[in-house]
Amino acid sequence: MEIKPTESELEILQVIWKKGQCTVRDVHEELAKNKDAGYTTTLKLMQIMHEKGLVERDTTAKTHLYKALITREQAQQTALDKIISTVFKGSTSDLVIQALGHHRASKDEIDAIKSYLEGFGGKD
Amino acid sequence: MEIKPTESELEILQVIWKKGQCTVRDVHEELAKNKDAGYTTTLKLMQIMHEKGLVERDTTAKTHLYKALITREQAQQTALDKIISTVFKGSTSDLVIQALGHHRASKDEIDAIKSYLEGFGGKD
DNA sequence: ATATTTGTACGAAGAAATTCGTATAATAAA
DNA sequence: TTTATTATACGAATTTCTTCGTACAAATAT
Repeated sequence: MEIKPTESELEILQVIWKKGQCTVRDVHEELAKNKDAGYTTTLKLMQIMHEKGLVERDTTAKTHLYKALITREQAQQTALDKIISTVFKGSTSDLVIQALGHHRASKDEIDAIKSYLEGFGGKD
Repeated sequence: MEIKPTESELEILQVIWKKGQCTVRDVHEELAKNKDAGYTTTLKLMQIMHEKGLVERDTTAKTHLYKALITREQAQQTALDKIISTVFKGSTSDLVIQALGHHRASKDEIDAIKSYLEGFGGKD
C-alpha cells in the first residue's frame, strides 16, 4: 500500500532526509526558520507520521530519534505520478518540456539532462 | 493571487479541459467511470469552484454550462513549482531525470524532448 | 532537595475538503 | 393536467489535516 505524505509531513520529511536522523527539536528549529508553529505541533505531526509508518523512531533515550521510512526518491515518484496523471494527461514528455520551459534550468542542468538522454533510446 | 485547486477540483478541471465546456452531468458521468460519488457532490464542488473563481458558468439555460478559468498550463506550473520545492530540493533537472527514468517515455516522447533541448542552451 | 527546563502523550479545538440529503423549481412525459 | 425526471441551491454531517493546551515524567540547574 502506498502512503502519501501530506504537505506538512513532507516539510518534516525534508528535514529528516537532509539530516538523516532527527529529534523533534531538530525538525522544529529548522521549520521555525520559515514558518511559525508551536513545538507541540511538530511533535504531534511526527507522532502521527510514526503511526502511519512514514518514520521510525528510537525511543531508547528520553529524547526520541526519528528516521524516514520512505526515501526521497519514493516521495518524488509518488508526487510525479500524481501530477502526471492529474494535470499532464499522463504525458511524461509534456511534464519535462513544461518543466524545462518555465524553470530555466542552468546550463549544467541542461547538460546533465542531455547526457542522460544520450544513452537512452526510449521504449519503442 | 494564486488559486490552488484541490485534488477533487483538479479531477473536475481535467474533464472540463478535455471537453472545453461542461454541464455538471457531463463531469459527473465522466468521474463516475473511475470513482463513485453522488451527483450532488460533483454539483457542490463545481459551485464552490465557481465561488473561488476557478470556473465561470453560463446560467442562461436551466442547465448551467461551466468553463475553466485557469488553463491546464497554469495548473501544471503550479503543480510543478510545488513538487520541485517540496521533494526535489529545487532542482528541475532532478525532476526531469527522475521523470524520464521511471516513467518510460516512448521513443517519440524522448525524441520530442531531445529536439526541444537542441535549440536550448540553458541560462549560464 | 527543590525549581526550572526539556521532553513525550494525548485530547480536543479549528480549519479545510468532501460528501450527501432535502427542498424546490423547471422541463419532459403520460 | 398530473406525474416523473432533471436541475440547482444550500445546510449540514463527515473526514482529514493542522494546531495547540495541558498533564506529567525525566533531566538539569540552583
